[in-house]
Amino acid sequence: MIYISALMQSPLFSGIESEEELKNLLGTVHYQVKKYDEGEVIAFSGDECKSLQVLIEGSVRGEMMDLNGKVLKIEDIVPPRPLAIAFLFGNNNRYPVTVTANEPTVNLLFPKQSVIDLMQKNASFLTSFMNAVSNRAQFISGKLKFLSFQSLRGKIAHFLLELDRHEKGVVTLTKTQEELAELFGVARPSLSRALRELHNEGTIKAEGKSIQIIKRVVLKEYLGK
Amino acid sequence: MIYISALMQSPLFSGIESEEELKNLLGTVHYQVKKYDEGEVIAFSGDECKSLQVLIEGSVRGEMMDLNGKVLKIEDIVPPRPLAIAFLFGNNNRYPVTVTANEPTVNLLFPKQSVIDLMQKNASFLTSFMNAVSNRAQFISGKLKFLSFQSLRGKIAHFLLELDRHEKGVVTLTKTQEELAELFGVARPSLSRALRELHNEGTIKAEGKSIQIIKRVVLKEYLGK
DNA sequence: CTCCTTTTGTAACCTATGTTACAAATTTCA
DNA sequence: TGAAATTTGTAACATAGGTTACAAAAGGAG
Repeated sequence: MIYISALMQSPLFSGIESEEELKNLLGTVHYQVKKYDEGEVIAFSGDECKSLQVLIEGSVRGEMMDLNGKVLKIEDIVPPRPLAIAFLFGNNNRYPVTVTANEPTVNLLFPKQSVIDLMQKNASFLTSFMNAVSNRAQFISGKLKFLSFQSLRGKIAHFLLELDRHEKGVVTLTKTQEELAELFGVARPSLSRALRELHNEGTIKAEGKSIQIIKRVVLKEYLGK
Repeated sequence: MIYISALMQSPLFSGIESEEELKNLLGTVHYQVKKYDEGEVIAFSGDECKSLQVLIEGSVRGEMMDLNGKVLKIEDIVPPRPLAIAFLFGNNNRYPVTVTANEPTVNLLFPKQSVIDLMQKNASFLTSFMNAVSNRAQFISGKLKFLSFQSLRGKIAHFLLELDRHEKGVVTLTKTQEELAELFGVARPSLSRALRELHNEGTIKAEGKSIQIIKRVVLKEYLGK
């Protein structure tokens, strides 16, 4: 039961006091362990969402794609997060994104009925679940705001300032430009160009993966633009 | 108790069998009636969401706005829908949109604790609530897809085909171009131009508020573009 | 019916971002 | 360490959509 300790870390089970209690609770419902290889698709966008999957090991990504194959990366998901938790209930319970394993991945799969059972048996799981669903709505809502308002410079500013919350002045990118561009929903050369321009204007100092924020004020002005 | 019959229509209370039962249930929790004038702001984007508001009468709109005042209309809300139901719980429970009354509006306000009480006292309310929150997440997710993928033509195609689900071939717009443009997140003249172009190309026949779909196939090709 | 307001059509011009293509730099890994 | 693969920089050009401005048309109120 290697996954018990992983589950204990999950906000979904945060109200559970001990591993013992969790084991007992899980003992009362059906669930199974699923493994995926790197690159394997866990769910296609549009698939019906019949069970709750909780990531235990590995990592996955969620991407929206349109009919022409253009991709918008929504997020990376790492343990012990649940997948598509806001799409298990409701009237259109289909995956909004295609979920793909970034690496060998293990997750626990709870059929919808098991989730209902868990909610009925354990009030704290219920509230955790409600919070988790709400959090997802809030995340998506933020994403919507981010994507629909900001110019590319705005997105870059948002991203950099977020990464540099503690105002150290230097951030190190962990993603490639290609990945960032996908996250921003723009073409890669456009991102590259925008970074170059910001650099040339002296707002940032971009050297490879390391970006120094020179004029924070200017950057802040781009927020919401 | 004029609002009882309104509440009975709400999916939130769909599990309640009779008005009698609903009255009894409501009798056990705190709530209040609130009235708003036309144009009055019910909640500003960013305000903390401390209670569940259920629209009883009138209508409101939810709009996101950025720092420069650019507005993206998210939706109109009419009775008996709840407001911001996905933002009552979770870690960032703030209104994602500014909610404004379109006309004189009445709603019921249930403090968060009352909602919790209702959920505990009535299992069907609980599941309805969970479904409602999930539905909101799904709505926002759809909005995200719509806004982040489609070109203006794609949005128009999506919109027209949606309005003409039954393939009558002719749809009548109930919104002004200004409103539509806001919904699509584009400038009004851009929308006007795009409609004109589609008209000139013979894909649609636009005459004032009436739009006839001439080449459905062509329109469908724009979906997802 | 007529004046006023709102909505729509349209044009000229601007700008941000996309597209394509290729070379330079960097990373990976055999 | 060296070859192959990936990532980045950059340029030329294309295009969708934004901005501004104004006139025509439509809708309402008196």
